[in-house]
Formats: sequence, C-alpha cells, structure tokens
Amino acid sequence: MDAAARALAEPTRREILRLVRDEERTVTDIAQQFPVSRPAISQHLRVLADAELVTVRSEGTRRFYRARPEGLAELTEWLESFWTSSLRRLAIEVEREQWNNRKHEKVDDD
Amino acid sequence: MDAAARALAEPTRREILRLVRDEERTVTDIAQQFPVSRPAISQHLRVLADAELVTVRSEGTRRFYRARPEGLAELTEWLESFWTSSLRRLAIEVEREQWNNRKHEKVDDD
DNA sequence: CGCATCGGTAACTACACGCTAACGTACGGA
DNA sequence: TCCGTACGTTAGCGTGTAGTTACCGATGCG
Repeated sequence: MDAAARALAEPTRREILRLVRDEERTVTDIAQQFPVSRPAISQHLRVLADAELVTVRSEGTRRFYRARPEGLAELTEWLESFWTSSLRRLAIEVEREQWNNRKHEKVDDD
Repeated sequence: MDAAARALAEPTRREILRLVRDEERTVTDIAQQFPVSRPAISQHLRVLADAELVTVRSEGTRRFYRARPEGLAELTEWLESFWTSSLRRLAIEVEREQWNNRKHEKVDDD
C-alpha cells in the first residue's frame, strides 16, 4: 500500500493510470499525451508496475500497459475507514450536543 | 486533491491522520508516538493542514489537531471511479469470452 | 542482411523532501 | 516579573525523485 500511495502522489502517474484505465496502451502512445520525454514515462510506468497498479503485455517490440484496479484495494479500504469513522464521530457529537442542550435547559430552569 | 495525495504518500503522515481520526490531540502528544522530533511532526501537521486533511483548535499554548475526513473526498471519488470502471471492463470481458466460446463451439462443429 | 522502430536502462542534473538543531513567540503559574 | 511549557519557523544537511540525453538490445520489414 505504501508503494501505491507513493505512486499516486505524482500527477503524471495518476493521469497515466487514467489513460490505461479502460484500454491498454503502448508506451509511445502514452508518452505522446504528455509534455515529457518517453524515458520519463517509462520510469513512471516502472513505478506503477512495482506498485502493482498496472500490468504489461508484450507483443513484438511493443508493450501494452493496462491499469490494475485491484492494486488500489488496500488504499481504498484505508480511505473508507475514515468515512465510517467520520460517521461514528458525527453520531457521538450529535449525542453530546443533545446532552449539552439538556444542560442548557437545566440552566435556563435555574 | 493533489495536495491530499502528496500528503498521504508519507507513512508518518498517514499514521498521524489515523491518530487524530477519532479524537483531537496536541502536537507533543502526537510527537511522542513517533521516533522523530516534535518540529518534524509540526511540519507534517502543516502539510496535512495545507491539504485540508486536519483542523486545528487553539487552547492556551496548546493546539489540538483533528482529522477532517471531508478532505479526502476528491481522492476517494477518484479511486472509486476505478472500481466502477473495473466492473464495467469485467463485464465486457465476460461478454467477449462468451463470444469466443461460441466461436469455439462453431469450430468444433466443423 | 541492413535499417528503422519500440522500449528499457544508465549517467547526470536540478530540485523537492524529511529531519535536526537552534531560535523566537505566546501563554500560564509561582 | 521570571521561568517553564507548548508550538511554530528557519537554516542547513543528506537523500530521494523527476527530468534530460545518450545508449543499448530486440523485433519487424524491405
């Protein structure tokens, strides 16, 4: 997961991932979509592959890359745990607020 | 979102975020949970605050930090778009496989 | 075979990043 | 008022990372 998180920290890599999300693409094809050189894209693809966020398929001299969404599983779970936690916390706050309201009523009563 | 993604790339920052997920904590309190110095934690907290992943509440000399899950919204949506995309792709592949199976049956018939 | 194309790797540069040490500031208690 | 505590900020240092150019092997085609 650490590798996945670090890989996604780079805007270029996120964009690459989006490009190969629904269809496989070659390196040159991908590189043409960016203002940086092809070797730079190659290095980004290596990072993504090491993080298991993409898969490769060789065909002759060409290499087709494709996103591998399962690689994002851990990270997604981690993020979702925050949402559920947020809901739990919200419930607690509502409870406390109700408690405070009751106290205020008491004060008003005094 | 770029800021959030970069902030989460750091293991220490992810851990900090988990620490202040359900309850607010002071800087010294947080720093004691890590092998690094307090200023280092201060810097991490600054990054998290800039990414709007935490909020601060001052009380005297102490500053209480707390996670702000809404800051992860964009990133979560981005990740989830991959899951739905993955499902769509899977559906397409199943379809194609069924098509191939039908072709095989034809060949067998020949 | 000769040559172009595709893509990975190496060496190097520039910059971002994380950490520490040192300092400054603000609040609180004696 | 003096001192301790709680934090933030800065300078400096070492390391990591993204980019480039140059070069390499492998494949496809005449």
